[in-house]
Amino acid sequence: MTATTPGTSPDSAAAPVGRRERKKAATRRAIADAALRLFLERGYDAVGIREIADAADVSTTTLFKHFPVKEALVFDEDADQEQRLLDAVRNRPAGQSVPAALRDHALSSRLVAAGGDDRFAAFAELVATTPALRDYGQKMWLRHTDALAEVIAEVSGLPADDPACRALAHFALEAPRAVHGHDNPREAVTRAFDLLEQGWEALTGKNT
Amino acid sequence: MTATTPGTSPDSAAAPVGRRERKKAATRRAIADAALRLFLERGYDAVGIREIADAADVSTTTLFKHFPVKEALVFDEDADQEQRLLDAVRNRPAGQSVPAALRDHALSSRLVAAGGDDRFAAFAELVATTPALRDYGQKMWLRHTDALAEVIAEVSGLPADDPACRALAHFALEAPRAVHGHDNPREAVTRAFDLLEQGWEALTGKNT
DNA sequence: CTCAATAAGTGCAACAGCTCAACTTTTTTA
DNA sequence: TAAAAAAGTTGAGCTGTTGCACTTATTGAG
Repeated sequence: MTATTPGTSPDSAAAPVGRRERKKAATRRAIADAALRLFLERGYDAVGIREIADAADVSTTTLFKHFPVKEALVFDEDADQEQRLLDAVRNRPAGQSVPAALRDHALSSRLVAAGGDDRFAAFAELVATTPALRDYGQKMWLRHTDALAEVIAEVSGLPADDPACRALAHFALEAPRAVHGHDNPREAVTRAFDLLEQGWEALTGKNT
Repeated sequence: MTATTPGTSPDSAAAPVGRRERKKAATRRAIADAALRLFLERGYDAVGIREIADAADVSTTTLFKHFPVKEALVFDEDADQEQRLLDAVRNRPAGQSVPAALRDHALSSRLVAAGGDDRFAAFAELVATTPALRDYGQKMWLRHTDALAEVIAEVSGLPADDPACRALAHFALEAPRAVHGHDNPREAVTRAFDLLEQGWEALTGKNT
């Protein structure tokens, strides 16, 4: 879940550094673009590393210097997805609970699809239909557990090492996966978050 | 988490079937035993498939006919761990909530360790210190999500396709992992389940 | 401006996990 | 007793991934 736009990525707030780093970034993008194109054309498992390297005109060694594993070619990491996640909790509307903020964030960022960006839809389907990619995506997503748990402790006033914070963080990040397979994913996710919200309210005494 | 005793497995309620299946089981155990011995001696990553096959005096092809992937050599599946899980929910003490039953089950079956079976301790450490094994174990454990969700729906009277059932099942199975790393795991797990219990109580209206 | 230090990239060989295609042996079924 | 099915074997081979030794290109310091 959550990766940069397929193809040419939006060069966000990239420091306009030396010529060296620019070349490096160019190579990186050449590889990622070639990979994504091939994956979309013929499927993830049907495309080999050597083939991608050839298409990008680099050696496999170089490829692995940019991407540690094959799956990473698809999840061309978005540097500030974690920041957005934490912001969603910190800057939530007044009176909204933490779980509710996390629910809204999940609903708006994932499987929103509606927008109709064609390339993005194809990308989402690729991930959804390839087990290796789903697993890897979820693993990457869970990397934010610690940071999220910390912010939750912050805004809720609980001690930073209260296991309840980590639990809520983990469960919230797992929520989409937990209800996977339901028709109407939005409703399912909402219901999963209801469980967390009610529990959290009881644990923290109804405040925030 | 949760696998048979290391080494010779307890041949539970094995149907005393034909000579063929006995030989098959013997081969299987020879492989699993050789693998576990080598893993404990030198570490999971330091032992290759070919080496295990040699030690058990079979070909690698044969090995993979018994165990689909390398990790499965360690998790020599316990057939009725799912049954015990479901029973813990179905036959819980009168007046106990579903999440509480799941908590008790988690606390008693996992990391109980205290008993002091030496071989089991070494086995547990092997799993705990090898990321590939931890991940695989969790994945296997999550396989019970569907069955558990069904039982939860049953005993709580909710519609079988209510996403809340799947959510509770998934979260409960993830709970140990969610609070991983805390000193005093029992307390941490308990707190994670508190969150679920309070939420569940609110969703189901305090009954069961 | 030159020169060494550093980082990016190359080519190739090799390993580890895993699969495939044929073929043999044993057991079961008919 | 013949034939079908299951288990095993061999051996080659594919794919992801790493290590090693080596070539450039960029850069920063003197």
